[in-house]
Amino acid sequence: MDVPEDRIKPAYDGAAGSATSREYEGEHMAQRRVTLADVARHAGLSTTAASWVLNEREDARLSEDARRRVLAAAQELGYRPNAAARSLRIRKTATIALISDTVATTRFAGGMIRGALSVARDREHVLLIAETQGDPELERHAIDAMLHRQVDGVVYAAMYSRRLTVPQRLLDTRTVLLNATSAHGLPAVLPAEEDAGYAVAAALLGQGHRRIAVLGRIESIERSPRRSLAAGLRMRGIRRALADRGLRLAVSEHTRDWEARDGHAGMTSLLERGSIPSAVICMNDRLAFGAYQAAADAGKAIPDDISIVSFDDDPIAEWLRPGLTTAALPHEEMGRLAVELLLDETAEPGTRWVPMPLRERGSIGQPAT
Amino acid sequence: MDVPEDRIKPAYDGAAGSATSREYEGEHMAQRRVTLADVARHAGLSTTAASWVLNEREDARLSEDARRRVLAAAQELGYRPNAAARSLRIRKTATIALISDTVATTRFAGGMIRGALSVARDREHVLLIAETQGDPELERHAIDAMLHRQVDGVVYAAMYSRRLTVPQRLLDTRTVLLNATSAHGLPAVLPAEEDAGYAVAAALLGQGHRRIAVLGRIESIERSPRRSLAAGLRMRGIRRALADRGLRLAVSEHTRDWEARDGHAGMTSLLERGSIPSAVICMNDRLAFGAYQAAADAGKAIPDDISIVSFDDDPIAEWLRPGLTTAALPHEEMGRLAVELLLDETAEPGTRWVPMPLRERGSIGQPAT
DNA sequence: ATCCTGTGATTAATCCTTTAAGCAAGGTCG
DNA sequence: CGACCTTGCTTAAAGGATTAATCACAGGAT
Repeated sequence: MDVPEDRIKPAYDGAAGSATSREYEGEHMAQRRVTLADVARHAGLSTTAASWVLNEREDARLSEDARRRVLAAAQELGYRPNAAARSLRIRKTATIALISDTVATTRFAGGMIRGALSVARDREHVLLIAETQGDPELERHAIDAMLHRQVDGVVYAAMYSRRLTVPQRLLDTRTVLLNATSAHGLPAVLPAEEDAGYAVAAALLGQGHRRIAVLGRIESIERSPRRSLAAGLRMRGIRRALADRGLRLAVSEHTRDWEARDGHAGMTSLLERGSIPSAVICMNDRLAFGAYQAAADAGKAIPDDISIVSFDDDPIAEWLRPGLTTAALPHEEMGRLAVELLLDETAEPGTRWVPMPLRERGSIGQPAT
Repeated sequence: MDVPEDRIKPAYDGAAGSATSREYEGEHMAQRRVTLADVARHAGLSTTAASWVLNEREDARLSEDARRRVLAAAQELGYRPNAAARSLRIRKTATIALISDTVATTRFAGGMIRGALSVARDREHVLLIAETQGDPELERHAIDAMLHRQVDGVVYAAMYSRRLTVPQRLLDTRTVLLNATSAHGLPAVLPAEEDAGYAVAAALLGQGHRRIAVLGRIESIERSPRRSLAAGLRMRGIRRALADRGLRLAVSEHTRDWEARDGHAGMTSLLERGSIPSAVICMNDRLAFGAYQAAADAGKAIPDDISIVSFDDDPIAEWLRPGLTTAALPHEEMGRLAVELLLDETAEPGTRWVPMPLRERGSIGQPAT
């Protein structure tokens, strides 16, 4: 391992690798890592004493002087505990696993990871990640790898919220579901989709809209919770908001899929109908994006001719002109909460619904008369 | 830190949690994990023998019968090695750290992680991740946490490619830079931005374009490699392609930042000039997105009135109409390569440039006459 | 009968921490 | 004065794997 000659010892760095102050012990060996025993020897105490000091055990009775000597020695030698030895002994690793189906294909994954990471960091834990890509074989492999390493807990995450079956082996470990539910009675974290549906519709109603359309893959909605929990819940919230005012959906425009092109097709067909709704609720931002395009093609102005609202808060929502008003998936908060639940031994089973804030931008206006 | 010949993946790894067949040993204690000693006892052999069998050591001379007994015992008891104990002894953890500045804010991060994950998995390693958010304090913390855990290596990643200073402590560990370079002579992985610049310009030239504009934060380009390496390199490639045909850039439109709104402003100003270029190279997809909007506002059709090319291959590139032709950042491949380099003991320092494939969609046409 | 060699195993040391148990000296209490 | 507690430490035993060193035995050569 070659080291450049311009090595400068950073001030904050206790000593790591700086052999300057280290005593040579006989042979001139390749830098052995500093162990607790080294620290103890340096401080003129037993390893037990050193361990007590460094772990700040209050029940241990040690002189203030001894305490200082140990601390000084550790500092000087640049001691860092060997995590493997420690875990072996105490049977904890301060490591948690985040196993998800997909991390890369959705742009939201990052938010969950970041939230999880931040809590993990605050609680002195680290995060191991693995991806199953929905493949049972890979999943088995990932779970194996994690359990071998005796992680203290597992966050089992789905990138699209849905109901899933938790592998048996995870049930023996502390597990929290992220963006998913199951029948196993585990703590779970989900976005408050139904409330968001209600809020989105309410925002429209509040502006005076009465002819409201929904654009999405309706066929699957309220049917297959294993594919997407979100769609059904959003829909239910929307219906409830309308019902509270004695209204019903004016139109449900069914799309084949959830992509921009589907939104384009759907919106085009909506605009070709006899009476155009004054507002359209798109079931996600990609559809909304396509809807924007279709509106432009048809010479309709947003929000003057037609209002649009949506769900997710994809980065493009901000780029669109006008900005897209949308209920944000609170991914970061969800990731955070999942790890908190995992680390909280007393957390009870059951689902936590994380609010989806409505990001108000310019796509909702008053209905054209 | 030399370690004997690389261990080979144990083949016994099947058993899973089939505790069903586990024998109770005396007390009815809370299920103790099965250890190697248990397996050995079950097979009527020493732990040494069991270890040899399970690790498939060829130099060990064991009878075929003993081998089978160990394997059977491991299988039956559902043995899985204790990673902590193993790491403690062999001084390897089969764990690699991915430390990045940001994982969540860019939608590309996922690709890198996924690539890293996939080769880590193939090589029987797991991935620890940490995020510094550019904060030196958090960075120190993250590096500490990783080194405590004696990771076998660190992938130090930047989410926007640039030149950075590697913390001293990392230089004592095996480190590979991902999407970054440094002056430390470490192996590094970067996208082949200059080639991409060349390819993008060449694609335009090939269609007959001669009046070509560039849209981007030109001020920073070729100046501050710490902010963005990409911009300067892309620019150089573009210039070279033009020079090869004896041409120069028709216009350089400077934007204030890299966002969609900047692209919109820049494109608008471009279109207001006296002689409009026949093609515009946007320095990234967000700018291109804004440029699309501006073109639409100005009543210019893409690609009939004006062609647009770009860099990155953001998901929106596909959603736009027409699809945006753009040079893709090969994030997944980069992540993959970084881990490969990390795990390849013999990998030499120096930068690996990963090709950026040009995704041809519909935004390049022939120049209007 | 003795020495040597190859085979098929075992014993014991080691990796580094944590922690239960014990010990020596000095002070307190009855 | 002896029993007993505190204080401030130390010793030694885990914890579960890998591995250097050793051993018992059978068979062949001398």
